[in-house]
Amino acid sequence: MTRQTSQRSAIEQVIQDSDRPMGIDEILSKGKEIVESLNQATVYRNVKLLLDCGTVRQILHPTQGTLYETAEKDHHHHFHCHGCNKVYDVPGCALKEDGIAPKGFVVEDHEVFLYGKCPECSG
Amino acid sequence: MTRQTSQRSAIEQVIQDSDRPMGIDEILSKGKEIVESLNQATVYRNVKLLLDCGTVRQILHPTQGTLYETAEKDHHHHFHCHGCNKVYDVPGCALKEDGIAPKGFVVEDHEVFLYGKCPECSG
DNA sequence: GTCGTTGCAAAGCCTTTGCAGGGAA
DNA sequence: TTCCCTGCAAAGGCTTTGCAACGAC
Repeated sequence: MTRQTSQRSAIEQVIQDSDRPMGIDEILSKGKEIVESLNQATVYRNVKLLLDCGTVRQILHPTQGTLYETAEKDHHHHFHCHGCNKVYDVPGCALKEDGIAPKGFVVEDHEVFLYGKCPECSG
Repeated sequence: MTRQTSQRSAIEQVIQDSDRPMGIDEILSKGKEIVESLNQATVYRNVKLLLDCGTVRQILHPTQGTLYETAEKDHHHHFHCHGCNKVYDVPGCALKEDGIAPKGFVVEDHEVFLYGKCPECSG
């Protein structure tokens, strides 16, 4: 059985409230504003639990490492800016679902990463 | 100036000859078949050089870590099988390029990951 | 009172780096 | 000969894990 601790609630809240993917450090520092004693290992452990139960999704960023975001948002893509290195959420889906993969492959899910310059960096 | 060593050639050859992304360990062990003394640090150093000059592309796999493949192939997507955890190359591109990103964002490149079951694992 | 959770520190990966010897040009 | 490259080992990050104390139920 899982128990509802103040640390666990804080971590869940921080992830739910964010509008973009966050790294462990960011979750930790935001979480500490709620529960001061919050520990990094606790963040890792709880994020892993949330991943396993499908509440949270993992994004592997080429330079920022592993980021996490709630899985409860609508399907969307991610945009990595080469200039400022930030990750933005991009609403909607631009993938043609039909005949994507060769015969025999069953596509259950997909992820799209866009790379380029964000409005601030392209000017 | 860069010098052409037997180690460097071996690493380049191993990456060029593969039909799917490989991890450092795999590049190392295949490379050792060509140059027995090949060292892991040398693989890391040369792969990084190849990344910087754009010859090689990096793929971040959720469970296998960082994989590398030649950038000289035609544009294609990757398919991660949940069953056997292998990565397959998927030819072609199923992304609609127009109006993918919000106004102001300049899309320079993109990557598509498909997840599901490969023919062997979906049976 | 149980037993899942936490904080802390140590241990484990993967990757990078310092250094001295070796080899390409 | 020059100085880039390699092998080795140590050091760095990020993540996981062991353990005793803590706290939800």
